[in-house]
Parts: sequence; C-alpha cells; structure tokens
Amino acid sequence: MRAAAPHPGPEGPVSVLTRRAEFLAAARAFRQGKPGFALQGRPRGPGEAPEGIRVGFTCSRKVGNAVARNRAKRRLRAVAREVLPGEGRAGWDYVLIGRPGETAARDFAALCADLRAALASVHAKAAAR
RNA sequence: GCGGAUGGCCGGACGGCCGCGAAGGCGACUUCGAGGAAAGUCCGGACUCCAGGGAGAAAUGGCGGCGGGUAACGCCCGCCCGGGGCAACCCGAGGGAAAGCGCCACAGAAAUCAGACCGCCCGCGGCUCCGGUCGCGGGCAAGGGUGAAACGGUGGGGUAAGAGCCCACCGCGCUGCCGGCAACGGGAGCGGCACGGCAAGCCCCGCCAGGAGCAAGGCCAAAUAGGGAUCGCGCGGGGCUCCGGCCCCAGGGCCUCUCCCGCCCGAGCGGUCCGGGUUGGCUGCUCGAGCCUGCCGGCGACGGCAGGCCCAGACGAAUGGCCGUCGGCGCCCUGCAAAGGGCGUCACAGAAUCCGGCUUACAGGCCAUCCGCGCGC
Repeated sequence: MRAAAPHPGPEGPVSVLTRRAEFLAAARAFRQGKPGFALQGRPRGPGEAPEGIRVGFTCSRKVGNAVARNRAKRRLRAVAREVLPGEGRAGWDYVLIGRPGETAARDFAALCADLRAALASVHAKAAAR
C-alpha cells in the first residue's frame, strides 16, 4: 500500500503515512469533525516531500476490539480511495480518525459526502490562516 | 415418540465491479491469502542469547492414586478407590495425621488419652392418700438432649441396672495367603477396640525445574569516546634471555555454595554505577513434533508403514469496499392446505517466531453411540 497508488487523480498519487512524527504533526494542524469520523489535515512544509497526497488512519481502543478497529479502518480506507484522488490536495497530509459505532454503521455514500465536506472545511481554514 | 447422557463436526454458499499483500513472469497476467477458538497469555516445548563444563547441596516454585501415551506437560488414554444418579454416566488438589507444631467456633455436662445435665439401678432413712416422693451413700452410661463429629455400629445373651462383660455379622488394627505389572481387590486367622478431623495451616516424603525472551538474536548504514566515578583482591618469588620478551610457582578471577576439571589474568583482574547511543533497512520468517488418504498394531491415548499435497507471512501492520442471487432463523400477511409474499436478522471474534495443551466466548445447525420411560410388533 505504501508503494504504487494506481489511482492517480488530478492531484497526483496517494501514499500512506508511516511515521509517528507525521501523525503528531497532522494532529497539531487543522481538524474537522463529522458524524462518521474526524479529519485532520496539514500542508507539508519546506524540507518535506512536496509531491502527492498522503493519508493515515487512526482507530484507538475506544473504537472497540480488534475486529471493530480493523473494520472501521478498512471502511475509512475505502472512503479515502474514493474521494481523495479527486478532492485532496497535493502536498497535504490527511489523517482520518474512526469513531465507535458510527464509522462501521454509517452508510457508505454518506461517509463519502462527509469526507468531501470535511476536506472543503479544512482547506478553507488553512486559507483563512 | 418423549426425556436424558457422552463424543464429534459445521459455523454461511455462488457471482459481478473496484481494490490490497505475497510469490512467479520483461510484460499481459497467473496462483495463493485468518480461526475453532487466530482470544486469555495459564502450563509444556522448539528456537535464540546470557551464565565455562560435570557432580552434589541449599533456597525458591511447581506437581501428587496406579499404569500407559508423548519431544514435553499441570495435557490425553485406560484402570483403581471414594461420592452422586433407576441408568447411560458424572464429580473428586486422590501421598503422609501412631515425625513434630498448630487449630477445632457455636451449642453441649463433656471435644481427645474428655465427661455425668436429665436419666437408670441398689441400699439406708424420713413422709405417704401405699401409686410413690424427698434426702444421703454407692453402682452405671443403655435411653434423652447438643453438635459436622461423643473412648466403634447392629442384633442377641447377660445383669439390680449396665458395660466387648460374652457371642454373631460389619467396621478397625496386626499377621501371613491368593489374584493383579501396579493402585488395589478377595478370603483366612488373631486382637476385644486402643489410635477424631484439618496437610487449598506450618510441615514431612517422592518427583520436576538455570535466567531472559523474536522488541530473542544476526548483518548493513548512519551516529558515538574507545570515556569517567567507585569498591574488592593483588601489586610477590624463581629460571632462561639475542634485553623485545618467554616459562614455572605463589596469588587472584569465572554458575548461590562445596568439590573436581577446564579457561583467563599474573600487574592487573573483577564487580557496581554514571555518561554516550537506543533510529532506518535487511534477516530471523515460515516445510513443520506439518496436512490428507489408505493399510497394520493397540480396549484407547497413540504408534508404524505406503502414497499424495505445499497450506498467509503483513510490520501505522494485506486478506477489503459496494452490490446481486440463494440459504438459515424470527415475526407478520394471504391461503383449507401445499405454497407464496413482506420486514428484520445471521454469533464469538482478526494471524504477528512456530508447535502441543488448558481455559474462556459463541447466532444457528448437523451427525453418531448409549440410557430411562411410554407405545406397537
């Protein structure tokens, strides 16, 4: 998954966050809550890889046992694959955070709509800064 | 048919579109990709590193009927004993209480080499309505009552009343006999009853066990200094010499202790602490006490042989997302019924070095064997 993203959208390939420091940096930047999940977004600074969209997923113990956490992560991954290549911005890191119950139960189309709205909101916050 | 006991199995199926991980291929692409518990991390191992090897001891922890299976086990199988059930079958930390210490509450007269409350019997005396009753002395422990448990139980003889006082059976102890590999079982003789429970209290006996864990460990690349503090022991002797050293002996060090062996140091060695570093990649990493089928041995756990098969290896962590058809279950509707339709629902749970077990969780369903009762033949 780290390797090739065979789904290049207008903003370039999507790759995955793997380092703890990158997650912490995203958490300090912009965020937007939604019923099915919460979104954190951060434009990468100078000195970091400038190309492509990167995304990470977080489901804490609060989401449930291992089965529930895996399911929530997989649905978020499917949503990200659907939306990010078109709506995400190159040079940004995004982190999707799962919620107990809702992430697994909410309708898939609604989750996609949530992500589009959350992306617009985060990008607007960055522009206003 | 109803009720029950035991053992085992499955735990959704098929397809479409878009994806993920691994292996192979120049490529198009092909193949493979979660569980019975992957879980809890409770036991047992393999593997790796650390401690120099062996023997013994101590400490600590674990195990505990007997025999067998296994790499091993606290697991499994068979059997024995005790308890429960009409039965199939189930349950049992099931060694030692005449090595010692300790504890047995409450109740009760008395709780361990105990005791006489009510009571039973005899004698004497008083009273008497002649049935008894009271007092004193003596004998006794059958009956009542307490308790988890009362110097063994039941029955008979015996006696003033009683008592293993005597007898039979049972129990207990001792001795030898027979059956069994053994746990143990059977019957015989003797004793005349004396030796209560708790060892998931200490303890004793037998057996087992070094420590840490795949974030083990190894390689590469960066990075770092070949540091500092402190403590213990010791800073001796002899020989050879080409003057660089070499050899021998004291002495010191190396598993908690002792002994033996071995190794190292021999003017340093060893212990502890501080400082520095603790990231990235590769490897370990999946062919194994492996799985399937058949035959043979065994009551069985299991073992042997032959043939076939390759069956996840991720690391912010793949095995998915969205649909369709079918199926199971529940409810409702139509219908005499067969059947049809609608809605809802489909558990517990996700590999992380790998095996063998145990334990716990689990919607729904299936199979086999056995027992009891009822009915039919």
